[in-house]
Order: sequence, then C-alpha cells, then structure tokens
Amino acid sequence: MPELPEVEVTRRRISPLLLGRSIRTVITTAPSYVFLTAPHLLEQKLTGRTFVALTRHGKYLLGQLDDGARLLVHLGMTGQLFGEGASSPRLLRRTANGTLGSCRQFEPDAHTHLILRFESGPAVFFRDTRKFGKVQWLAPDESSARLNKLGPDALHISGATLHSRLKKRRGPLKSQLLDQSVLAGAGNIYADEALYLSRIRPTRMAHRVSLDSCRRLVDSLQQVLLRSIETGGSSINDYVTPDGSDGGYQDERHVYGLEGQPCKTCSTAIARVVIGQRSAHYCPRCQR
DNA sequence: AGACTAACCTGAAAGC
DNA sequence: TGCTTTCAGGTTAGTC
Repeated sequence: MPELPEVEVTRRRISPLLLGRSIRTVITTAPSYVFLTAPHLLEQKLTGRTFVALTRHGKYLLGQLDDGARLLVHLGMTGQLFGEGASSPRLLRRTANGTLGSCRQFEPDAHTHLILRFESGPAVFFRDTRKFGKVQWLAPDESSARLNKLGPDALHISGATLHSRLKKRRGPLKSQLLDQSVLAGAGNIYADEALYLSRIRPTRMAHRVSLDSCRRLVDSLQQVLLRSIETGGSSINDYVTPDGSDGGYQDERHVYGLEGQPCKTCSTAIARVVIGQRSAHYCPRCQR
C-alpha cells in the first residue's frame, strides 16, 4: 500500500526513465475510474511531449511537461509505476506456469492502464489492479483542487505546525494523521508506527495533544518515513518498487498488522481497534 | 467548517 | 474441495 516512502522511492527510480525522453506513443485502457482525464485526451496531450521534472507532494506525483502542462499521478492502494524490463515478484507468483523464481519480464495486462513509449529507452507502465489510483492531465496554469487542499508534506512539517493545525480539529489523533489536509503523506502503516515510537495512543483527542508530544510525533514520523525510503518502501501487500524488487521496511514494523504479538518494548500484546473505519494498532502499555 | 459515511475496485484469505 | 463472505485501505462526494 503506497504511502509517502513508496511514492518517493517510485519517484526516484522512475525519474531517470522519464525525464528528458520524448514520448513517442501513449497507450491507455478503456475509460475507467483511474482516468480523471479521458484516456483519448491523455494520449493526445502526452504524445510528443517530454517530462522535465518529477516532484512529489504527500502521496501525489507531479510530472512537469515541456509545454507547461502537468501530469498528476496517485498510486491509490495498488498502483505501480515501473519501467520496462522490471520483474514483479507478485506477478511472477500468479502467472508462473513453469519455474518459480525465474526472472520473467513484465507483460502489460488488463490492469496496465497507461503505457508510455519513448523515442529511446525502456517504456514506463502504470498498473493498478484496484483502480484506486488516479491519472490527471493539468493544462498549463490549471490548478488542482486535489493538490490545493493538501497540508504540508509529512517530511517537512514541524511539530509546532502540526500542533497548531491539530488545535482546530476534533476526533482521534489517528484520524487526523490520515487526513491529507492536515499533513500529506502519512498512511495507515506509518501513522501507527509513528504513534508507537512517540508513545502516543491513537485514540487521543487530536486537539488535546501537547506541543511537546507533537514534536515527538513528528520526529518519529519523519524517522520511520526516512528509514522506509532507505530500505525501499514497505511491500506488505501489493506494492513492488519500480524495478520489481521488494521493499524491506515490513521487517521493521513494531505494531502494524501485529495484533496479539508481544510489544518489542514491554511484551504486552499489541492491540487492534477500529478508528474512523481504519484499523489502528498500538501497545496498550507503552502508548498513553 | 469539520466530521462522518458510503462508495469506488479487486484479489487474497477466511469461513462454511 | 469449492463456493461464498469478509477484509484491506486512499480518497472523495454527499450528508449532517
């Protein structure tokens, strides 16, 4: 499930394949949930263009085109952006008729919604089984309501800023951390991990969290996000990095998906509760 | 304005 | 074994 680190890892790995290469062909699937811009329009607008920059805010990728337009990409839950020649372990498992573990090249399938072929170099694929991802072409100077409402990026927010933003908010802290208009980039995994490391209970009322706690929380959050970027992102479920390799962070989790297992600090069983329709995992003893 | 809920979609895993 | 149900979660539109 792509959160900020997975999107950042994707950005770094896909940039060299994308930037400075002239787009020769654009192939899309039928209109679907992922296309905020109609596929035929996308083909028309991207063909012949070149990406000059690829940036990230929260979980959004933003490609800057040489004509001033922009391409907004969100990976949703199961989105993948990767280069031709990558092998996906998950795909291999499902499609392997023969030898498991052999490196077979990815072949575009029904879930591959967008293919960019360039004048030279490997193609770039956007694949998303559950279609929660988004692709949108933005005209030069066209603003995006989606981008505009995002809060500060989780990697750059300060404890003081988070504290002041939480002041106006009601409800449990966990829900606020997942609200991308409060801060952008945290998802369920890293929110739970950051709360654990800063020893704050996810059910705490957001507006009552102290400045000191906010500072600890932001420190912890940035620590886990940066560490996860280093290790190539989590890949608990559907995520694979653009070159097809597994990220390593799932081995470093303390609470997420570990209900009933002993806390690494105090051995108390990790608890799981539902907050705002999402599961939240925490240590009942360490987190207050 | 902010909070809450349902809906979007598919595949893996659990239940029967 | 095989079919059915549940669950996972990022985001938004709609409602209160």
